[in-house]
Amino acid sequence: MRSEAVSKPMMHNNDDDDSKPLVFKKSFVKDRDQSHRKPFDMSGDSEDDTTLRSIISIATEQKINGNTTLDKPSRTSRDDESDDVEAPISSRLQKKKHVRESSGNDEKKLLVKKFQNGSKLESEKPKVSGKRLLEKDSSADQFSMKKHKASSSTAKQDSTKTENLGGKSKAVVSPNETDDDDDDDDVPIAKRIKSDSSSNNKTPSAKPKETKQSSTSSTRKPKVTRAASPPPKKNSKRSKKKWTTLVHNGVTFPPPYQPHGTKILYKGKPVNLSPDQEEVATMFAVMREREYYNKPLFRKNFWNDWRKLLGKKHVIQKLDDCDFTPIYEWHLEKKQCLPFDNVQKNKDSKEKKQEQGEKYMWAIVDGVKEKIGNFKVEPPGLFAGRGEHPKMGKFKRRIHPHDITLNIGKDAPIPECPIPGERWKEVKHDNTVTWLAMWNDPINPKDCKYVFLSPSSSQKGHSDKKKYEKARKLKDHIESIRETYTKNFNSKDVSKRQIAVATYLIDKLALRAGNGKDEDEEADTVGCCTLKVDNVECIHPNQLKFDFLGKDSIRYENTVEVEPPVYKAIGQFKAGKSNSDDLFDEIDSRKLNAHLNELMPGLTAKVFRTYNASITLDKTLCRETKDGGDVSQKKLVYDQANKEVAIICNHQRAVPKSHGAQVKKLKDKIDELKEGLKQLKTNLKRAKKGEAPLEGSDGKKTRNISPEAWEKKIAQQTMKAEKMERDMQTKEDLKTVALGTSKINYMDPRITVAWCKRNEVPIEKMFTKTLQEKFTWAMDVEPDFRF
DNA sequence: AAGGGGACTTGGCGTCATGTAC
DNA sequence: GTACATGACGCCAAGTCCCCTT
Repeated sequence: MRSEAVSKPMMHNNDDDDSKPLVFKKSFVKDRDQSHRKPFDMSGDSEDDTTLRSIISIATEQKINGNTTLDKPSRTSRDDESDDVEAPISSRLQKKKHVRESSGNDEKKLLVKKFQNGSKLESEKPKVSGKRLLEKDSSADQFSMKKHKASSSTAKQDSTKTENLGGKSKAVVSPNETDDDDDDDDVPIAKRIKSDSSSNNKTPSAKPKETKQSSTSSTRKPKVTRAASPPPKKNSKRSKKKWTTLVHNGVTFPPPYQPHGTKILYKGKPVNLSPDQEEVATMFAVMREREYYNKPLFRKNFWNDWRKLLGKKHVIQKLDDCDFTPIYEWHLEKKQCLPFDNVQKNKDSKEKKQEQGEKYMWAIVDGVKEKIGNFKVEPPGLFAGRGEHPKMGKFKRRIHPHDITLNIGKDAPIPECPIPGERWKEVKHDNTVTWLAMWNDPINPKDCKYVFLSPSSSQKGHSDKKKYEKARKLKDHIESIRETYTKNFNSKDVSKRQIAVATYLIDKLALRAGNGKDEDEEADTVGCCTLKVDNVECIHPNQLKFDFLGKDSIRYENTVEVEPPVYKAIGQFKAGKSNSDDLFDEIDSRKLNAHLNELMPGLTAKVFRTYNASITLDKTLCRETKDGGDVSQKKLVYDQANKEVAIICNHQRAVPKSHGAQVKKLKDKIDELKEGLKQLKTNLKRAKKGEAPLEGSDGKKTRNISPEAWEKKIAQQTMKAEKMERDMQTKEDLKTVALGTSKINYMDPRITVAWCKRNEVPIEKMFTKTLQEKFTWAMDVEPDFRF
């Protein structure tokens, strides 16, 4: 079942077409769920026209832009542009003066103490946006990356404090600023840590660790890695210091399993199960409505694991003879009951839970309170991989404290293990990494699961910003990179030619790099470097048809016209191979990235996705936004641009369950309106002739009004119907397109913020609360910012 | 130079919360 | 106030890319 993906060949001028990936008619179909996923239809003529037009005009703009970038000051090759270079320096300097200290000891002591006690720090300070402490009055002027101190009283006083370390007196800035450059390197890390720890040692809350730990387990202690961190490697990115002090309370665990005692039927007879067996049976039973439930592989893997729990001699010998209905019904009932009688109870328990979670939700990183992303360890369950995952249905066992490695400041108190009698696997103090806790994935023990700070943290914000700065840097190199690969399309060296063509595809189609994968352990998906011969079809004279499963088993289906040398090269790469052979047999993502790194330091394949997404948004917005118009019209322009980006990146979603019903509803309403219009028009005619209006369909008498009044009514109705039709069209357009992913990961938020400022659109119309928090660093961008 | 492991970003989906129409 | 639609967000899977080892 393959959807139509025949695209109109697009004639594009190579020289001009350097700003945007080739996006042609693309069928958006998920392979794994084709039954209800219809092709994403861009075939509406108007749609095609827009796309065509937009590409042409973007291409034109790109030329202009190519020039405008020249007026940027030239930069050193160092990473130093990542700090607000785009904003007027004068405006920044003042803000930066308000830097974060690292010597406000009294304050820190207080903070850690309160934190350990689980008291809510917010209570000390007016709360903004629920969690982060922002000073309303002054913060607007502050350095965008800066977070406010978790404790308020001294924040202002220490704002210009300097630190004297290693004989050097310098303003101490947040780690976000320091770890970008190598300033830290002048001061031995050990020295810095020492200096910090000496202050922390006095922290009243830093109780003796032994006491803390032994409170739950008297003799055994977790392995505590006392070494500051792995031996720091010179010039190694990974060895860069990510924090100086780190305090947190560890992680929480899901509650133990509560047996419900409902019995499944085996060959019609109830069967007793132990709590362990019942727990896993319940996981399976409640999945009845999911697609997985009937997949043979899912059932096979489940049965394998469940059977281990049942034991070979158990009365249950065959999964197909089991009837899980009683448990399923018990589950439904439980779910249904909740909203009715337990509204209040539910609320209460929720609040209670939140309060308990509060303690674990925050970390203090270099004296700043930051939200943690996922402090709850994953509950046990049945593994649900994406696509045809070989491990689907396997039982994912419960995670215990002895699976968990904590990473925490050397001088922070070691969090108490929340489960009495158990202990952490290990406690590390590695400040070259950002994770707070880690465990091995039970499904794939080689894999690790991490607890990180939330996206709203300055740590994450900082790396986010760096990512976009790197993508912006690509602007300055893209021309020569394109020249290079174009030249190499004809290289006699096959490797070189493959690198050139692969780079071209990554640039033009925003493909992912495509790392090698373990065939037995993972679903069979590919990226650029791992494309198979039969994923690309050559269509004479110079079109390529791509059809493969990408990340998350999302199907990528696209037919594009390419330059003749690329067409020829692909033909050569395919020649003499079988369908399942690698198209690019000479290269892999490492080689490709090594090559890219030579063209621009730090350049990797994924930067092209960021670059293409952001530049497309920027250009489309600038081109399409008209002066005037209300906010909702502006938003429509934005959403269209967003959609364009999502299509470039192939961000799809399943058609919403109720989509059909909703469209039908809208259609019915439109029909109704049209029917009403007919009647209105009749009445208008009658009114003009001086006749009384006809009776309404409900038999009621209709008020006699003037022809002008009828006309007004008709105009109103028509508008309403047109709006509904537009809504329906939008709904249909977007039914398989996921806008969120590109907004969260690919489009430089400064483009959006600047656009909002220029067009007087409130930022909350474009970014949810969470996104605004994630993008704090982008909020004070100048209105004239261009990507 | 190749492979493995570690750390971090990206991604779709389900569920819960909130908004809106009636 | 209720029912439904929509949007937000948490969850956790699945990528990318880097460093280290062999």
